[in-house]
Amino acid sequence: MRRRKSGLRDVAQLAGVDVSTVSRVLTGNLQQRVSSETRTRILEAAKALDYQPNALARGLRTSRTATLGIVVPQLDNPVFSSAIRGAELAAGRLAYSLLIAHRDSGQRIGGAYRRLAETHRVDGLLVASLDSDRDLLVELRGTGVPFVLMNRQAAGAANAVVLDNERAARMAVGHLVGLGHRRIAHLAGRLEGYNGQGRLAGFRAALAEAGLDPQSAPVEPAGYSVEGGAAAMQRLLASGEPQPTAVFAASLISATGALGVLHAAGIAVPRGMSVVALHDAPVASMVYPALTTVRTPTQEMGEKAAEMLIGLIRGEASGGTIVLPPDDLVVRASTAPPAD
Amino acid sequence: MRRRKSGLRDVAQLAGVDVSTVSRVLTGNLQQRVSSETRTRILEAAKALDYQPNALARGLRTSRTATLGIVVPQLDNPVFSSAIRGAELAAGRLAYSLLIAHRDSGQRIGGAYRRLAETHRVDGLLVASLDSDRDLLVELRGTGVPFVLMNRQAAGAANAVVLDNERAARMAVGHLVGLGHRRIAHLAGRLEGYNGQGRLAGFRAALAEAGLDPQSAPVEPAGYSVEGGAAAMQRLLASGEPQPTAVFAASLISATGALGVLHAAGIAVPRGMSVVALHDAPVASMVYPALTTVRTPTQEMGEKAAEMLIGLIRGEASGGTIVLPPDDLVVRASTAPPAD
DNA sequence: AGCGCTTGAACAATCGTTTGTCCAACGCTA
DNA sequence: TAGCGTTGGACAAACGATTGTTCAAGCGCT
Repeated sequence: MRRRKSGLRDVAQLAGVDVSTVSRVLTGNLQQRVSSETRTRILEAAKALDYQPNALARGLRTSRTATLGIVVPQLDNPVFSSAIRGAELAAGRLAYSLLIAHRDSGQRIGGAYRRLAETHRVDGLLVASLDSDRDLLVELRGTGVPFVLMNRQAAGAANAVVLDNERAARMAVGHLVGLGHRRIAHLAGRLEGYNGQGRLAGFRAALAEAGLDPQSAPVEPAGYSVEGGAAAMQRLLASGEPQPTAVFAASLISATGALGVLHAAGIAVPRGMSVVALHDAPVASMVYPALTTVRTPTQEMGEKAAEMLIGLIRGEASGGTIVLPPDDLVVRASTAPPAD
Repeated sequence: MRRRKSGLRDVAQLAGVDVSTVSRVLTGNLQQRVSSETRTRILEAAKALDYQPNALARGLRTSRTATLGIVVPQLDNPVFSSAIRGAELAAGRLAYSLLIAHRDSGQRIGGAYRRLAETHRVDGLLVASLDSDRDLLVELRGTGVPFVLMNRQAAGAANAVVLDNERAARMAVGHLVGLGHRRIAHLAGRLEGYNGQGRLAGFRAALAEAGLDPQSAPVEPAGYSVEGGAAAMQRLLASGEPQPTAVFAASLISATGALGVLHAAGIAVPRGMSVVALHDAPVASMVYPALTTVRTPTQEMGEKAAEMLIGLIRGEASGGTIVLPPDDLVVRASTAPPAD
């Protein structure tokens, strides 16, 4: 049952032709003409032997691996797992595979990328690292390997696929305003990062549109972790000012942390505090109360990034930056009109 | 800045030796002796040129790719993302990369595996698919590519790394019994699967140990999804019998679904119903109330599987089945003594 | 001095493809 | 019938590494 793997040579032998002819037929390279008679003979032989091309040999010859490298900061963050899934889908559609780069701790962050790129293991890189390492970009560029940033934008105008953070934030805050909230706080992301800044800007823009003072609205950086969200919510509650009636969290993860603090503080959601978060994922309906969120096309982000990268590799596309608008608002149980 | 990639030839030229000598020095293959003088000369040249071996060429010659393929049913399930992380870690330690196989929908499930294996893209496969496809195993074996099952056990005594489901289940149920519960229900997994069966067995064993009747205890299959957990909990509540005071969920995901139903039904947790789940993950403390869980070594599962696979590939290890005991019980807010 | 042995390194084949070049056979026209 | 353009396919050279084999130099020995 376990027959030896058959190569081009075996097919050629069975069909009674040269390997080069087999190669041309099988790769569909029709620069060179082949009589339809031998073509069918070759195709039959290939099928009979269940021929599978050796990716290594092909890659060596063509210096194309049909493989994309991807490095994500974390696997358990729904944003990234969704983006990976999208990249996987798009790559698969275009006959590419996905290689997950392990970040070799201890070495500098670029190590993993470099090894993949410079050992000819991948044709291009999907970069979703959170580390805003400027040197990484320089180094990446230095390798000459095409790459696309995912969910991250860098100064040097690299190729990237990102979310329209401002619009997403305005969608969320607009919902709160529409419910009648006037004192709205922001559990921000990382304010030195692209996403954090965009969401804060959207938050303020929405307030301004509603005739509220953007500058006096409380903003607490929460990062993108449960703990960060909890700590930020703590700080928010601790600050003496008249408490907000609603909070817009820059990420689903930090929102869940905030929810925990609200429970502990005996503040009912949404009665005592409305909560809306950016990004939707199954966990949004797992928490109590189920969170109202803005759905973002994270999977599409992965797809678009992979497609762009493959386009770049094939020399068909020109790159650039794609900004994806948010999908829609998913109203669940965590938002309601203010109590008073 | 972006210099041409240098190969063995360039190093040889710079060092003034033959490529074969360079190869021997750089791969540490000391069958053939090399004077320490030329050795250092070569090493310096390699460093100066920042030589990186071409993985394709090396793979073609040695028919080793230093790459492991991994197929998981879903990325967003914490069990799998954790296992992937573990596999990634272990693989990285041993200088292997991880290739994520996309399951090409439409083709039979084995398609992805086969392509990877038969095109010489990977040296071995980590199989974590939930699909209990018997044919897959046969086919996998047919390819002659070494593989290790993760979180899954199959009849043919394949190599596998699994959890000790029975012990884990007994740990969970023992906790409930210790709190004084007498009417305990089980939100089971897939009863036709390895994990579901083991957890059910552990559930019953724990009841028997406690002097309770295992056969009369309600068991509702819930699968491993939020919806499945919710539906099972519905059924449990709907069945007229004296309601249980506690429930043991076979998975964290289904437990969150159950929690939602309990909220909707106005049953307070843990006052009206204690809930304990198998598997721990961040989401356990995101839900309300935070779930008491049994921590399972899912990351270690990935590590062990990758290590075993690499051992198999290298011909050093002999495979077999590794059963990992649960870590410990994490008591949070979802369990308490029964109300009455 | 001649012989054999060890040592260190070059030579060359090979892995399985792809692809540029060459060549024989054929049919056509003059 | 000679000349010539097409056609269909074989030949052979890469790609960049690994590894078995060969070979020259140097040494000690008789």
